[in-house]
Amino acid sequence: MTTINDVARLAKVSTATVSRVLHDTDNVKQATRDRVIKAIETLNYQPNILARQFRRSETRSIVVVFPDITSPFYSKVLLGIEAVAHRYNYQVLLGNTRNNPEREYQYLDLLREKQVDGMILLTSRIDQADVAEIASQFPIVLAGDYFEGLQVPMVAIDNISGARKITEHLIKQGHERIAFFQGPMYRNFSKDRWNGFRQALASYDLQIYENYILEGNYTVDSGYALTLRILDLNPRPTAIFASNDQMAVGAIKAAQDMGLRVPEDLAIVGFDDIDMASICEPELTTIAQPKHVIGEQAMELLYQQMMNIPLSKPHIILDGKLIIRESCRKKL
Amino acid sequence: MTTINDVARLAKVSTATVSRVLHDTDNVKQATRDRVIKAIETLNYQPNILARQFRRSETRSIVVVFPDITSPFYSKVLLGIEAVAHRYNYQVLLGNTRNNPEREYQYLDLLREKQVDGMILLTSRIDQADVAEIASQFPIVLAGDYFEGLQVPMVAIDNISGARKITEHLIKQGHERIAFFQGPMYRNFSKDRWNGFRQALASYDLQIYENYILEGNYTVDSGYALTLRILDLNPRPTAIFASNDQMAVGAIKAAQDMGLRVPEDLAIVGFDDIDMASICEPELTTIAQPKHVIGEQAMELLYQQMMNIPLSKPHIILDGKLIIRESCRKKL
DNA sequence: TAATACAATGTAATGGTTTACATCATGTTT
DNA sequence: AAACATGATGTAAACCATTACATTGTATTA
Repeated sequence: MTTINDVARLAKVSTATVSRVLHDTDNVKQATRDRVIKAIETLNYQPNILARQFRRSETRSIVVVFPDITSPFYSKVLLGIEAVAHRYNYQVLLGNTRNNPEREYQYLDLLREKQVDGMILLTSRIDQADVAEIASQFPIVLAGDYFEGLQVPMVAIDNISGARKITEHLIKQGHERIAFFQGPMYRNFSKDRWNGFRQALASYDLQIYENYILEGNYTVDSGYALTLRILDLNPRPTAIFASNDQMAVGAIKAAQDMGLRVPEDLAIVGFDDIDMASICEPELTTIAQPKHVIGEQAMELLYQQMMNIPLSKPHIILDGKLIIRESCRKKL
Repeated sequence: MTTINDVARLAKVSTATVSRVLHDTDNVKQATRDRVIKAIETLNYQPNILARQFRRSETRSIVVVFPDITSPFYSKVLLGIEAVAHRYNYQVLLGNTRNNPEREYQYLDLLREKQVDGMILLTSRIDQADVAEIASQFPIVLAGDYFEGLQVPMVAIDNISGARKITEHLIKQGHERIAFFQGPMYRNFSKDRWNGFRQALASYDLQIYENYILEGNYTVDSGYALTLRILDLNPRPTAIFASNDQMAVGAIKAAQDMGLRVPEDLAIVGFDDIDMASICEPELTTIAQPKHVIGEQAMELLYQQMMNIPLSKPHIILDGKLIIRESCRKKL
């Protein structure tokens, strides 16, 4: 392996000067610079990145922690993160947890061990105090989800108002008996969507039917299963608000399998606006999250922290947009 | 920062002994070991991973290169890779190329610079000679796709026979005028699927209609667009074989938008068996790729290379399974 | 021309771990 | 009891780039 010493020797300069040429810092006389560059090329020198990382104690890589890479929501956010990371010359480490909190702790260790310079959490199941503690020492950003009452920088949409908006849309279509498929409550945004739903009903003086409220796990299958259960009830709801699109898609499928027409017999709405929402039949009315932008902004926030730039706006709340499609038409 | 020196001093041993305790190599007397462990705990010592990586010149991380993380196919393979990598204690670096060959070259550099110990290519657009050259120096595995005539270790299904199988299925249903949506030919598996299709037609003495052969780019949108074009032809094909499920889903949507029933008026089949294939309406007949297994095996092959274990079987060909669903029923 | 500023380059310490080799201690064999 | 084997531990070099500080060279100013 050729080292910076070999280059220095060949170019008849010190290693310091080679390093200066390499990094374009300080002044180096043009003639010297040329000689060094020539030597680098002659020897086909590649700086040893590991030595550099060690010396500088920075890795120029970050880790993104999320429960499931195959999720259409998380993978889109990841894409946004990756775009900005690449622009800033950072590598992105995959932090797939398979929804296992223990795995999350392992990724926190990467930060402690300085194996990564920063971390983006797309959601968290671990103790918030632990996160807060590590966030006080290392660059961390929360994206898509948030922590209640913590200072950790974050970017997300306003889930409460999104859920309120889409519920109001259902109500305005004439629906009064609305089922709600909630997600696991260890996700904070699950609570928000639930609260938005309740607020909307309350503001229209509508009743919440306890047996219309079911908990799923954000998968298509769970949406399917919950729908079968809800259709057994008497009276049936006339609409379903599923807390995410995957459950909504499962709901559509279940309804159709039971011989119901969507939206005529049962209106269904979702949340997130994943690709499938505009592909399924009927297309899904939903709240669009700006997934790519969430990722981009999260990475920007992280970058600022890593560069020690004070955050002008540590909490970014984006807008969730109501997308009206065909899965919920006016009820006559 | 506490270092191994601090621990050694406190435990009244040499750094070598601390290192030995840390790695469980060599013999260390129990009493000494206990003292060292105590010191580590007292000082809350964390080894400096960057120093270790530098010294050992290994990073225990690999990079996975693929065009698009949001693709339901690639993300599933990635999941398989990640599972095994985690078991072997490797970190996985994201190598999203956005289908840009230049980005691919950048990831090759990671290997040269020893920033990663190995690389899995889920597909490649760059010069095969370049890959072969680097594969002769560094651990590389190709997964899902392959290189013609190269020795690079790989794992994939037999795309030719998969395509043949599903085409024969269409033929047995009575279809003779079959359209084929091919993918970009810079993917080797695209060629294979095309060849499998042709072989099946040939073995049944069926004609290939040039104007039924169109090239898409594996997206839903392209499947949609191609279908609109194909339905303008006279005579129309009675079936479409789309080279992947996403295009097939787009085809279904286009056909339905044009007022056609699938499969009665137009049969449609795909390839890959992504989740959406069993969710869309009608559900899609397709060739199932064992995506997770492909990823697992690829990582196993890579691991063996990184450990310098000679590969017993450098080329793994798995089976693609015909999954018969509703998108292609018997033509009367 | 002497004094001063700054440009250009060099010297050498530094970062923390691993490991080849050396040394010492203890136990076993004849 | 001497000779030898092996277990336990220590010493110090090596890995390679970066950078604070020192030194030399060159240009500018009064």
